[in-house]
Amino acid sequence: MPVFTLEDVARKAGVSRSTVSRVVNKHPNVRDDVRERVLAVIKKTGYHPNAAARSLVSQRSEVLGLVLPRSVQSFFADPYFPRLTQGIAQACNQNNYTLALFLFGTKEDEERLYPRISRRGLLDGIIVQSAQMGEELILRLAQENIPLVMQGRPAHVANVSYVDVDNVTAAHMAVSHLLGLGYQRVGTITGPLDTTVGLDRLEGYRKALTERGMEVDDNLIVEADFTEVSGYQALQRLLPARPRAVFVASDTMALGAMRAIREAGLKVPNDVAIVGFDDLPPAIMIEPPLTTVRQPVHQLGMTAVATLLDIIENGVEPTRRIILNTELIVRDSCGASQRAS
Amino acid sequence: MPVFTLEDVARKAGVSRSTVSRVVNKHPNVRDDVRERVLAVIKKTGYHPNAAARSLVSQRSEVLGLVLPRSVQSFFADPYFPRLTQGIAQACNQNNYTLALFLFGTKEDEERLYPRISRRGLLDGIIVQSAQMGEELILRLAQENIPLVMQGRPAHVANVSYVDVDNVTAAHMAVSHLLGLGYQRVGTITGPLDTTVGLDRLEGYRKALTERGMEVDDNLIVEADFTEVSGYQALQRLLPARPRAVFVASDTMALGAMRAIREAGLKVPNDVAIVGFDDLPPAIMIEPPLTTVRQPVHQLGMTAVATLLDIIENGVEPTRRIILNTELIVRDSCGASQRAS
DNA sequence: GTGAAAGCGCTAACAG
DNA sequence: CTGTTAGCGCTTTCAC
Repeated sequence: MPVFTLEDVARKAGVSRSTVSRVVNKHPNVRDDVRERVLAVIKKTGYHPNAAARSLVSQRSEVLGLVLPRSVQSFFADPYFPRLTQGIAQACNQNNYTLALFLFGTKEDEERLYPRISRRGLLDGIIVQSAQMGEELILRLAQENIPLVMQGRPAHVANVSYVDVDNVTAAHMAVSHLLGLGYQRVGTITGPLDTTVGLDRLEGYRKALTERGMEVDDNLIVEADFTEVSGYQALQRLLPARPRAVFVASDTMALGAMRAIREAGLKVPNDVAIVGFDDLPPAIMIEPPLTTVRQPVHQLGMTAVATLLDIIENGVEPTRRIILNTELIVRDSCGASQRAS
Repeated sequence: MPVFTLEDVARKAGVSRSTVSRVVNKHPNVRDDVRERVLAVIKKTGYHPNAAARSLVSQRSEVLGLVLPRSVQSFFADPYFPRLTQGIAQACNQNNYTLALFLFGTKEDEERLYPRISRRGLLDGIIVQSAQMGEELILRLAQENIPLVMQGRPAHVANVSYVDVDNVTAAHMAVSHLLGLGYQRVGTITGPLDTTVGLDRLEGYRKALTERGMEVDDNLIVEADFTEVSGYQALQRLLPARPRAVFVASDTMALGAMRAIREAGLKVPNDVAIVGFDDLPPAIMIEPPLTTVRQPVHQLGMTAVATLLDIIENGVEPTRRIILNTELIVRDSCGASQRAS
C-alpha cells in the first residue's frame, strides 16, 4: 500500500491542501459537502498525517518522555515503577500524547540518551524520576528550558516542579502506629540514604521516636536499596539488635525482611512486627498480609502528566509542588488485630 | 537559552548549513580545521539537531513502538512485562533508538492510539505483544506495510515475523519432570485459552501425559488468566480433584496457587508439588523456592528489537520466526530433592 | 572540500 | 469558505 500525503488526498478530492488540512484538524470553516468528499478520500486511501512534518511546523510532537535513571534493574523487580509507568501511560492516552520511555542502566546510557532527550522536536516535555543519579541530569535539562516535572522531590535542585507524597509524615504515621501498639524496640530498614525518599522516611521514623521522648538507637537503623534482597540482608543485620517491630521503607524490601524473619525461625508479627510502604499487590499476597502505607502511585503518575501538560501550556512559572496524600492500611503484619483482642 | 538551528551554527562558524550538517553527521569530507571550528560553535551554543526536521527529510524517526494490548492491569502485576520492556529498552539504547510505549487498557484506548501508531513519521517499526486482543490490530498494521515484529507467536495471522519460545516443548518438559518424579495425579493451571501461549502450554501438558499412556482428566485442568488472584482461585477449584502435583503456566499464578495451598492447610511440595513458568525474581523469593521453566524474557526483548531492526533494514521478507530456548530450573517446590534422598 | 538549492509533508497566515 | 504562499529545520544531490 503506497503512502499518501496531504497533496495526494487534495488532488483526489479536487481541493487544495489547506482544505484537507482543515478537515483533518477539524477546523469549522469547511463546507459540509466538501468535508464529506475529503473524508471519503481519506478513508479510501487510509491517509494518516505524517507526524514528523506536523511536528516540524507546529513545534509540537505530542510526545512526552519518562526518564527512569539507573533503574533498569529495579524497573522490573519492584512493582512501583511499572505501576507509575502505567499511570503515566494512561494519562498520556487520555490526553492524546505518546509516551517515550528512557531507562538508564548505566552512566554510559545516560550520556548516550541525553542528546535524544534534550533534542528539540522529539519531546514536548519530560518526567524524570527523582534519584541520586538524576540530579545533574535535571540541572542540564532545566537549563535547556524544556518543560520538566520530577517524580519525587529532588534533593539539591530548586525551582523544579515536582509531584510527590509527604514521606516524612507518612513514615511518621507508620512508626507512630507501631509505637502506639506498645512496641518498645522499633527499628527501620531505610531506602538509599542518598535519595530524598530514603532520607525523608528515615526522618519520619526519627521524629516519631523523639516526639515520644524515645531515643534513636543507630543499631536499629539499617540502610538498604529498595530491592527485595537488600531487605532480606538488612533484616539479618538488624536481628542482633533484637527489634520487636520494624518499619520497612518499601513493600518489596518488606518481602525480603519477612523472608529473613521466616528463615530465622521467627514469626510475623508475634516475634517481629512489620510495617511496609507502598501498598502494591504483593502486600496482600504475602502471609501475613502486610500493614503498609498506601501511596497513590497510579495517581502520582497521572498527576505528573497533568502537571507537565500544564507547564507546557502555561509556562514553567510558578514552580509546581504537588503533594498527594498517603494512608496507613492496617492488616496483620503489625500485630494490631492480636493486640486489640 | 535560545534554541539554535543549523543555520545559526553555520553563520557563527562562517560556513554553510551543509558543512555543519556534515560535521554533525560525521561525514568524512570536511577539512579538519573547519570541523574543529564548527564543533566549537556547536558546543558553545549547545546545539542539538531538531528531531522532527531530521525525520521529515530522512524518513526515519529512530523511534520504535512497543504495543502491549489490554495489559494495563497485568503490566505491573506480573514482572514479565516490565522485564520484557527492560530488554527492549536496553536494546533500543544500544542501537540509538528511542522507545515509545503504548499500553492499551480498553478497546477505546486501542481505537484512540491506533492512528498514532500507524501514522508515518513517528515510528520506524513496532513490536506488538501477542494477545487475543492484538490480532486484529496486527492485521491492520501489517496492511499498512509498517515494519512489525510480534512478541509471541500470533494465533491466526500468518506471514508475520515473531520472537517466542517453544511453549509446547517447555510445558512438556515441566510436566514430564513431575511425572518422572512418580506423581500420578498431575493437574495444570493454564493461561487464557484464547491465547497461543495458554493453548501451547496446555498442549505440552497433554502431550506429556498421553505420551506415557496416561489419561487426560479434564477435572485436573483449570483455566486462569496469568494473574496471582486467578492462580489462587484456580487452585481452589482444582483441589476437589485431589491433584498431587500441578503445573502452573506462570510463576505469578504459581504464587497465587501456593497461597491457596497454604490457606488450605497443605504443604508444598509434600501435599501438592508445584512447577511454574518464567523464572522471574518471585520464584526464589517464595517459600519453598519454585521449580520453574526459565524463559529468557530479557533476551526475548533484545531479540525482538534486533529482528525489527533487521526488518527495517532489509525488508519484511522473509518472515522471521525466532524461537529461543527454555530450561527447567529445579528447586524445592516440585519435591525432587526430597524424593531423591 | 564546500556551498547553493531543492524539497521532505505539513500548518497557518493572508488573500480572495 | 477556499486556495495560494511561505516557511518549519534538516539532508542531500549537484556544481564548483
